[in-house]
Amino acid sequence: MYPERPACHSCENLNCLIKKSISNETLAPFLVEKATVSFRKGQGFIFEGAPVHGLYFVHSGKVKVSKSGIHGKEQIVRLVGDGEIIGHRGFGANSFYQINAETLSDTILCNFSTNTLENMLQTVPALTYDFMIFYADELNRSETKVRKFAQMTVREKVIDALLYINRKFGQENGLLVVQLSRKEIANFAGTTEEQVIRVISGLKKECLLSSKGKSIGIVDVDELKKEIAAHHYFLDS
Amino acid sequence: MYPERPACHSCENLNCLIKKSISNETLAPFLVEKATVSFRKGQGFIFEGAPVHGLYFVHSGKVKVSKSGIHGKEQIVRLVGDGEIIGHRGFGANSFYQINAETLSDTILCNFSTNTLENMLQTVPALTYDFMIFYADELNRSETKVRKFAQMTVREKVIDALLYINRKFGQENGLLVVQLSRKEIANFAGTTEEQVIRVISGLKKECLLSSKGKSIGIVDVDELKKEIAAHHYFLDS
DNA sequence: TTTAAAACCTGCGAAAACGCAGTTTATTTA
DNA sequence: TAAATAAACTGCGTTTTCGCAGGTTTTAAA
Repeated sequence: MYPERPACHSCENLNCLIKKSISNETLAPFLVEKATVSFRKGQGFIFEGAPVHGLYFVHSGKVKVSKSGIHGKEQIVRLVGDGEIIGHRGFGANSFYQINAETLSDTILCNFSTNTLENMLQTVPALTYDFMIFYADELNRSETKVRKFAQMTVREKVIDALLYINRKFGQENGLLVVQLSRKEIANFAGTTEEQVIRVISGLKKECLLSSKGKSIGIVDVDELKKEIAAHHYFLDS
Repeated sequence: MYPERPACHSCENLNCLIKKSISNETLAPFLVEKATVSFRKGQGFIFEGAPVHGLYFVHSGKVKVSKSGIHGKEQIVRLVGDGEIIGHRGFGANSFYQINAETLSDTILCNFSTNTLENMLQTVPALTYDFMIFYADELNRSETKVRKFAQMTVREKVIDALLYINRKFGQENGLLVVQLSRKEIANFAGTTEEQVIRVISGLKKECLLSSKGKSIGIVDVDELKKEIAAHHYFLDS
């Protein structure tokens, strides 16, 4: 049973940028402006092109963020877990979201309106600094991903995607916690469903992956990493 | 003849984040800490994996920013012109650059050390806010680029690259101002030199491009844009 | 102006990736 | 439990992209 509006001071998401600045008392007045919403698995709550209504933090749950491309084909941009941010540019001059967001599990979200957020950022410089660092890091990751897309083979991209899912949400009982469909993995890795299926089948035969039903398990993370080691210079992403 | 250290208050780069905050007097003490360096065309000055020595602004000139990938193949990440920033994360906890930077023309750079920069950001919240917006925008662009790489054909990626170069530095006498080699265009578009050559040859036959020597001219920008229009939803990048 | 080097171009076979169509397996619903 | 639906899988022909090899043109240097 979750409270209607989880209070920040009792929140366990230590990586949350708000939580990090919680000791700063100038932040307090804004926290009461926070809205909390909860969604069941599979619900969309941010839509590309829709007017912004602020920025979301994941209180608890899992979310996929995507951009819609040609022929409606989605490109999954990243996966988001507890404490993380969704909806860059839910502030500033931008009026419309540039991404879609959809829950991968039952999820509780904290929402700050554009207005509240801007007031917070203008009042609490330390928070703004943390946001800046966050975006700068994300930018690094994204640029690394651009390079990967340009230079990796399909097999490598699929392995990279699986390792990312594992880094993000981990495994339980030897199986990845989130069940992305082969199609979704393809939309993240930048290839097609069939190719993902072929690569995964191959990896299972090589005993690098296991599976139970549609769920996938990574048997040997290090061994998989070796395959794409040449592409990792200074950063996991 | 450029002065040894171009003064910010007389600088014409109105898009420069420092310049934007110049009226803020708390900024003044830091400006004298600025270092100025100039490089001839073709010189590298930031190297992936090297220790950070702050952040650069382009006072005047043109720079390409890249990441080195597998087999030393470079992935050009973006082109940078007057007033723009080079070297994200020349602040914060990061100790090593994650990119390479090389001049495409004779270039004068303004440099703030990590230390100075952090002091500036901590002292001038408005500046930090501008930085944050800048990174958030760049992140949007980069994520759009990820999608393009995943979904565009080679022809489309080359066209997109040419339009980008045009947006960034424009044309003179009907020819693009910066002369990137076919190889460099390939390293930006995410394909090979030969493919770029084939696409450009084709576009010349279709009278969408012109050329004089190795220089390329875009005859009809709108016509080229039409070819990739399906991929542009809400943003040029 | 001649020479050398670099950049550009082209043809062609090879490899990789794609995508349809049909099958099997898993999951959900009645 | 059975039926229906969705997801996963596989084979195979097609398309796209790649990359070598050998040429030409352009640019830079002697």
